[in-house]
Formats: sequence, C-alpha cells, structure tokens
Amino acid sequence: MKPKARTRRSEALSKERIVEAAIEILDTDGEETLTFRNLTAHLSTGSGAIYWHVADKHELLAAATDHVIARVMAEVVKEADPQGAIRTLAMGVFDAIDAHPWVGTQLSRNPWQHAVLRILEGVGGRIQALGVPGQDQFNVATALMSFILGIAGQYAASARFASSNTTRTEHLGAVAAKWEQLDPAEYPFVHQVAKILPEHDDRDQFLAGINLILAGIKSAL
Amino acid sequence: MKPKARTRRSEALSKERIVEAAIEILDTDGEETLTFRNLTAHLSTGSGAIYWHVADKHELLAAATDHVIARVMAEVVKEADPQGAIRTLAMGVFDAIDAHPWVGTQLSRNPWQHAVLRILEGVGGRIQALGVPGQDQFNVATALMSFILGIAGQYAASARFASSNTTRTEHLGAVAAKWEQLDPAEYPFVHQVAKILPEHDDRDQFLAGINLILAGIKSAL
DNA sequence: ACCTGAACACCGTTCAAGT
DNA sequence: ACCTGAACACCGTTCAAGT
Repeated sequence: MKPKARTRRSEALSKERIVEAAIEILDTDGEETLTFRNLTAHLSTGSGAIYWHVADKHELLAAATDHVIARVMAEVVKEADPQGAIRTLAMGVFDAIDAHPWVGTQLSRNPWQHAVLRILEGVGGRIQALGVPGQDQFNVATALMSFILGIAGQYAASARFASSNTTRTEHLGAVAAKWEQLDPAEYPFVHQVAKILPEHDDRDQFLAGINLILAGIKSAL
Repeated sequence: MKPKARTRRSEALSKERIVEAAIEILDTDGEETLTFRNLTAHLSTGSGAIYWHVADKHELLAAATDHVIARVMAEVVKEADPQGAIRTLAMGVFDAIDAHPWVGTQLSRNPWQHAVLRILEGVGGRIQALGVPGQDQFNVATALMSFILGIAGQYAASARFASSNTTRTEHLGAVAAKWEQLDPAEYPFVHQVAKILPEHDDRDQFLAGINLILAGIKSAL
C-alpha cells in the first residue's frame, strides 16, 4: 500500500513548485500554519531542502505574494478610463486579499517587495493619464498606495481573527459590543460607529475610500 | 561589588512596569529583540513571571502601543479648526512612529486594538465637526484611518530595514538603484519615481496624502 | 497572591553527509 | 548539483514548586 502522496510524485524541486505548495497551505490552513517543516512534508522532502531554491522565509512569502498580485494586475491592463482603471485595480487587490488574507499581511509588511511595485506602477500610470502634474505624481500615487496597503493590513487582520471559529459578522458584532462598553463621553464617535459596524460592507467601504481620494485628485487638477 | 541592576531595584512587578521596560527595549534595541527572556532579564525576574500580569505577548505589545498613542492624542485635544486638528493628529501619529517604529508595525497589524480606537475617535470627531453628513462619516473616518495605518506599516518597515546598518538615504538609494534595473518598458512610472525617491521627505509625503484626502472630503460637502 | 525556572512544543536556519 | 535530516540556537507559554 503506497502512502498517499500529497504532491504529484517526486519531480525535482523548484522555486515554482515550492511557491505553489506554500500558497496552497496559506490558502487552506492560514498563515500561521506555513512552516518549513509543514511545507517540506507536503513536498515530501527534507526540512532543509528549500534553502537550495529560496534564500529564506521572507523571500518565499514575497514570491507567493507576487504570484497572486501579478495575476490581478494582468487582468487590469486594458481599461481606457484612468479613473475606472484605478477602481478596478484597487478592487482587484481587495478581492485578492479577500481570497488570500495572507496577501494583505504580506503587502503591508514590506513596502518594497515586487508585488508592491506592480501596484505602484499600475496606479502611477493612471495618475499620469489623469493629468496630475509631474511634481505631484509621486505623492498622489504613493498616497493611493498607502490607502490600499492600509486596507490590506486591516482586512488581513480581521480575517486572521475572525476565521478561527466565528463568522465575520459574529466577530464584528463582538467587536462592536466591546466598543459600546467604552465611556460614551470619551468615545462618542466610536459608540456611534459601533451600531453600523456589524452590518457594513467592507467592499463598499473600500470603494468609498478610493472615490474619496479620486475626488481629492480631481479637485486639485 | 553589586551587579549593575538594569531596573531600579526589585519593586513588585506590575503591568505598568512591564510595559515601560518593554518600551525601553523596543526603542533602544528594536522590535526583534523584545523577547520574554530578554524582558524578564531586564526586570531581573523569572521568565514566566510576566504571565501573572499580562495575558500574552500580543497584549503586551498592544499596551505598549496604547501607551505611546495615548500621549499623542492627549496633545491634540484642543484645536479649534477641525482640519488643522486632523493634520496635527495625523502628524502626531507620524512623529510617534518615527520615534518608535515598532508602533507602526503594531498599529498596522491589529485594527481593533485600543490605540486605533483612540485615533478613530480623534479623526471621527473632527469629521463630524467638518460637517460630513451622518451616513458618510463612517466611510470617511475609516478611509483617513486606513491611510494613516498604511503609512504606519510602510514607515515601520523602512525603519526596520534601514536601521540595521545603513542610514535612511543610503537605504533609499539602494532601493532606487534596484528599481532602475527593472525593465523601463514595463515599469516606466517606477523608473521615474526612482529618481525622486532617495531625497524625498517622508513627512511632506505623508502630509500631502492627508491634504489630498481632506480635499476629497471638502469637494463632497 | 505572586514569583521562579525547568520543561514543553515548537520555530527558522545551517551544514556535514549522502546521491 | 541537489537533497537529507540531525543539530543549533532560539522562541512563547505552561505549570509544579516555592515564598
């Protein structure tokens, strides 16, 4: 009786195969479960084998993130309207994080990884097409980036907490309940927001933020 | 010859003393060096002693972050003009992250910790004072928050990489050099930005982002 | 009630030894 | 050239035992 091979037989290792296996673990079992021991077991190889193909865990995570983001950016390529392109680009990143919360963690952790450059290029090109003057392009593009990366980190964090055993709305309900126990005199706004929190739509919220920034850009043109 | 006591004698432990000691380690030696063994050595106590006062490392980090952010928010309290208040509040958070990069990491990692609520309350109150209609306040306040937290994560990441042995400008120069090796046809915007990157001012960049969002808010009023 | 510190169950990474 | 897997140098956390 052959043991169940978790991977298709034993082809030679490669960075690509390693990244794919890592993504599978990250997607199905979450970011905390990705260890080199777990990963090498999936690949049915020795615990140190990975280091021949990948420098360290940071590089592996960056490569996995780039894999996901590259796909997103490829889908955005052709959109004539720069504003529309920025929206679909941003929502594409959002949906990728929704599907792979660990991508959000990773994006917000290292601003100079390749995946972030892909996003910056995508945003920057549209900013230029929008007619933002040269000396403002850097600030405008990075502001949009910061907002996207900020959301990335937050959304990934929610997913990390919620996914364990409760649904997202249950979890938000628990958060809102905690907010309502704060002193209403000291935290009036938080109290008000607690009522909306459990049933709000993250995607709408994100798009509203993008539109806010786009409005700021247009008002300065 | 008495051994040099790293802490003032052996008063009883308390959450406050633990948090203070943690902040000192985080500030002087960086976030990677904060381990419970290191921390308890500084406090000259047993390695498990902390767990009587603090649930786990996450709570400790959240408490340390709240300690820093509470100070920042206290300084902002009275500013008549809501726009000005939002600017000083945001810059206060920025300067706190500049002085304590680990605060940036921590803020971007957990959106529901108390420190984040302080910022949200500060931002939200000013958003209301600005006259943003009720149903938009949540989206607008959280968008501003996301931008601030996005910067927090990025700035902390730069500090983490740069601080090791090179100065910030040296580090940015190295990043820019890497960007210039990318295919200019595929990454035209990144190439252009690489020229500005090493000598840009992070504080100006951050303020420009805040002003962009404020402009977006005003244009919708 | 509070503290000690050995022990547990892990990590990422290295590297001699194998093929 | 590539892989193996024991070993190294750590982690956070637990918990019986002490005071």
